[in-house]
Amino acid sequence: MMSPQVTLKTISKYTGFSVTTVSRALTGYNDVAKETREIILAAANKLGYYPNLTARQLQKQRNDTIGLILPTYGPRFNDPYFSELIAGIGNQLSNFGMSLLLSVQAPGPDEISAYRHMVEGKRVDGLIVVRTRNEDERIKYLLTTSLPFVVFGRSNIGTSFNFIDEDGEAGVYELTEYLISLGHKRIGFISAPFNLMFANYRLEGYRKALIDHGIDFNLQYVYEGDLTRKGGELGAKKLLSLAEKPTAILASNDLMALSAMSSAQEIGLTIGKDLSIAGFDDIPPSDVFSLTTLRQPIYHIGCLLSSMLYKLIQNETLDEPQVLLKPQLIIRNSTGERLVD
Amino acid sequence: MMSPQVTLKTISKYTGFSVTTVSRALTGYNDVAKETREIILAAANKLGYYPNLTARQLQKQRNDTIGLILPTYGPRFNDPYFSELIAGIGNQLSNFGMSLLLSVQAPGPDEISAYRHMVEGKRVDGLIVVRTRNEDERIKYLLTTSLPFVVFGRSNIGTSFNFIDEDGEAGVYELTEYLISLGHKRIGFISAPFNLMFANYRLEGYRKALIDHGIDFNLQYVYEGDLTRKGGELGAKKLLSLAEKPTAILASNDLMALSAMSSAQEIGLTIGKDLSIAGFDDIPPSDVFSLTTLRQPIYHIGCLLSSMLYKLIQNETLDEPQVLLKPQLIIRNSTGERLVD
DNA sequence: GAATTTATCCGAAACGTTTCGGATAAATTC
DNA sequence: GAATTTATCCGAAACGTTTCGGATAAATTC
Repeated sequence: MMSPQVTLKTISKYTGFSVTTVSRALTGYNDVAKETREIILAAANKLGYYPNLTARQLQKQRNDTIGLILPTYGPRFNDPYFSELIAGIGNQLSNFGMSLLLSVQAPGPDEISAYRHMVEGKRVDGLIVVRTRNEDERIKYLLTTSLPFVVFGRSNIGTSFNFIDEDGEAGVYELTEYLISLGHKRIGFISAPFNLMFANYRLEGYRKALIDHGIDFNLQYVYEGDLTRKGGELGAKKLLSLAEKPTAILASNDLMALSAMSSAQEIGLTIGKDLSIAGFDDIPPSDVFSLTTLRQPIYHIGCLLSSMLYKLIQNETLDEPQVLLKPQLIIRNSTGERLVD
Repeated sequence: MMSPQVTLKTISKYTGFSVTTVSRALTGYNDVAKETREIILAAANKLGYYPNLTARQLQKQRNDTIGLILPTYGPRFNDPYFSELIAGIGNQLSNFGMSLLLSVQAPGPDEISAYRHMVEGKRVDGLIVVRTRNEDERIKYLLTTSLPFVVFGRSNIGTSFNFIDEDGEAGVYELTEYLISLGHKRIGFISAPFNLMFANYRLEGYRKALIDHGIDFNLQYVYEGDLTRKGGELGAKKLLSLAEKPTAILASNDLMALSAMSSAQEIGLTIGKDLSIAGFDDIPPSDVFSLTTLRQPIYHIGCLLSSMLYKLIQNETLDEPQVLLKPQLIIRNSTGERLVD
């Protein structure tokens, strides 16, 4: 089936030089005569030689590969940005001549096995962890190994590690403050599931902004959504059925915000007038529907993650081992001055 | 840095049995005494042995890995479904104990190099090609190798190959016919870039449905969009500025449809009444905005691609080497009977 | 009880690289 | 012209597995 493999040995036999010399000629050592090198290069070219990467990896004890395990459930999971994150990671990686080994494994008992497989099977030189959770066991595990890794997101595990995260708290604080400046006092919040770290930071930004401006933080105005359309819809319905209805609603991601927007419209509210709505992510359709939101530079974060990890693998020290990026507030028409009540 | 590697040799020294016996005990050969096996297993356990996958790969000439190269440009590329596709591919793959090596490489001169790297560097047992183009050179290249591969999408290269594709033509045909049945006669079409294969199939479904129902196919009503918000907006503007305005607009993807929807609303049109709009993909926000569309089972397609490729790698023959899946028409409120004109 | 079978084990080679530590012959030095 | 340096090359070992083809001793057969 496979065309017969052309190896160093093939070239060695073909040219009469030893495998050592062929190897050294091909990898550019300077103890090979110019003429010899040319002969060998010509032969390699003619025979169609391409180094066997697996053999090289075994010998060099280096894979030039990093791992990423997507913590994802079945179809229709809510990660509008995994593609973009992967694009950032992958593009940057190829600048370093490295590749990405990707697995998909839903959180659960098999998840750590997937990590062990990559780490202890020595398949990767480093790992990227995404979507951090409370007491994140993946990070705890990796800390017990000596493998370099970087994390997208923070976790409350008591030990420090290298990470990049968006500053969800600062972002939502700014957004909430902006809504308050528009006159809003009753602001609803549709949160992400509380076991996800980012959910807490975003909620905290909201809470702090309220308090700092003398507004009570009232759990009645907080709904724990599931990041999907359904969550936004249920959240909006619940919040809008309160006796004292909110005049603005923040959602922890754009999909829920868009869905809340649509629900509110259905009961006759005009968005940006009767009710202000804002989200988080800036997914492409948000632009279309003029949703005020916070933009995370996901692609850029992917690039940064790769660069950090690459430095760690090269045994360089990071000058910034923990990076917090402030999301950018994008003001559009879904938010406006409080008019009602 | 790295904790000292525990290899078969370590266990061999520790237990006094040869490396051969240790290997055979660990991989379950039946020519090892039960007692011996137990001693070896206990030692492996105690020492924390995990087989070095790279070494195994080299020896077995098998990587248990397949490759996928994402043909993607910088940030904000328009592939709402790459995450979902990858989730499908990856989940299915892990059922087979295989992993996914992923690269990101924009179409262009370096793209084939990325393929050569995986193929000729013997890093993968098979490949998946996505987002097919006219005269797709990636497929042409892979056909010159003996490596198994499957393609998501078709291409006009004159040689047959294994693929799965959604039947865009049949889907759009059905959708167009549906619009015609609602009384629409002037139907605009916002297409994807013509160099992408799927663009042509979708356009063709539209064209055929018109012709079959005695409606002229008029290029004036076709706009070549870029799959982004901008494309939908420009398409809608152009089509709605025609002397004889369309009463319905089809877009080649949901993002352009949603954007067209928003543009039309801005100039005072009521969607589903004054103007019907439909898309293709069924991305999550489409549900929110009640967009009529065609749903592709992307996750399922990912699973199928993995299964097909796995069979090929096992040297089994495919009973269905070329699969065409009909997308499902999802009728929502963005389409309705022709009222105007 | 000799011949055969069976259970258990292992040495050596192989997968395709890289690299250490020379070896050899030519060139240079004094 | 002997001693030293330099240019060029290579054998062997190693990375950590798997597997071929036995070897040995015990068990079984007749």
